[in-house]
Amino acid sequence: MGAAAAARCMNAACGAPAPGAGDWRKGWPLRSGGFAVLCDKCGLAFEQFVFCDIFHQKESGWRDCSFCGKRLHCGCVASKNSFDLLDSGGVQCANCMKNPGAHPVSCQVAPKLFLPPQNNQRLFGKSDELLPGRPLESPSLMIDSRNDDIAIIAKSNHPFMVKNLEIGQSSNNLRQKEIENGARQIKWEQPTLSIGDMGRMPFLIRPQSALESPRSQCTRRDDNRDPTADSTTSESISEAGLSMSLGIANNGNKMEATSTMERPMVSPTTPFSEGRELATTLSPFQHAQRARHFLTRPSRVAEGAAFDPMRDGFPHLRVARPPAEGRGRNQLLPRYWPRITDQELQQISGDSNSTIVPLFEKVLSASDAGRIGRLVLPKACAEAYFPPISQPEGRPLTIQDAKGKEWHFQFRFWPNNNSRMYVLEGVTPCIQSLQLQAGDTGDLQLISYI
DNA sequence: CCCTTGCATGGGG
DNA sequence: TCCCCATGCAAGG
Repeated sequence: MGAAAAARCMNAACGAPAPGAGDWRKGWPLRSGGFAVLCDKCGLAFEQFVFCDIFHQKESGWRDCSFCGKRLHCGCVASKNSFDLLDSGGVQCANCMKNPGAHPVSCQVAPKLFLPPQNNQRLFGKSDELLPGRPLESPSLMIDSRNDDIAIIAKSNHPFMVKNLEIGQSSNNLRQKEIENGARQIKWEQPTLSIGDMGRMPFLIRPQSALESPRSQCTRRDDNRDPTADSTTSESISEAGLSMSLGIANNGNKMEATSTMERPMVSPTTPFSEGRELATTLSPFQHAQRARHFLTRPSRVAEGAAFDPMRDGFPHLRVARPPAEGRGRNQLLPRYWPRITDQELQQISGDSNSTIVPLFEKVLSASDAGRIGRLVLPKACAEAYFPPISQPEGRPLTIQDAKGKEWHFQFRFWPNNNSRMYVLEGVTPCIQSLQLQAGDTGDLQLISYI
């Protein structure tokens, strides 16, 4: 959309009616081409590099220019071109960019890379404090799988939840490292579900029976019943460990699911020790894709995908992520794309060596959060990330919190018009415990650990 | 009656 | 037009 087509000043903090013809001012470049149209006041502020000083004072992402010390906002589209990221770390304001003779201010940037671990923890804690719009105001329940386990872990705004990240190494870097080590196979194990206490509401999940085997055609439309595949077959191991979580984000109540890929991962050429190789359902290419999605972020054109928060260096922004590759062929609708922020991922990953890969989110419907205790799972998500089930009865999951309290879910489906409708039954205790309500901005996410 | 369970329906993407 | 899925609803306990 060209700038002149805007109905209102595109400064979200202003929103004044569209300037008259010839009165608008050119703002930041739009991804779609053209430029943002701003009212005279906002446009002038933008031109004079004081836009963020006026409108984003309370936003996160403020840093100091490494050369002149000027305070720079580095967390919005308006400021995107007003600074530069330095190879050595830190940022450089526009003025200093024009003045190559400027010398960096000492003690501004690099030291952060060499903080001792405890300071690094504080750094992450600090980053939360600097992000008033992002804190997790309520705990969330996550199912997390690591070391053959599936666990639900709680996340909250615990300020020092992110621990043990290598110094100067972001979770992105961890992902990069893992992916550089080669694609990994993801498999369903007989998981021990556990929940780590990372906040006020810790949870764990533990399936009670052997996982059912994956089927190469798990999305077959006439597949409501498949007597050839049941939990007693030898195919019991070969799916992605996954987890799911219930929780509340800053933008409302939230239900999330995560899966984690253990580290180190199995070599893609290593056959599974038992059962059919996962390649029948999830090719090594898909595994690679699964991981690669996290790094390269294929171009997004869907809703809310303004830019890549990681690529652009704004890990705190809540932007829909293309989900990791599931085993099904169903394309996940953008509405289910996870919007968890990288910082939240860091919080969730906690002190583990795992990297969490968000898979999907779901807004809770009235019936999801109602008293019936059934939560409808998006079919594509269920078939891509949940353990395959061949019988409508599905399989049970036991959820347990860090204090030993267990919750029981039943993952099952209903035959529906030659298709399936996947549900989680028995979610009421979790819903109530997390105070989730109908109409909340609830999300359901699956997150994989790499 | 109330609750649970399983399926049907239909709006909407 | 297809089909997903939010919700309705009837049967059974």
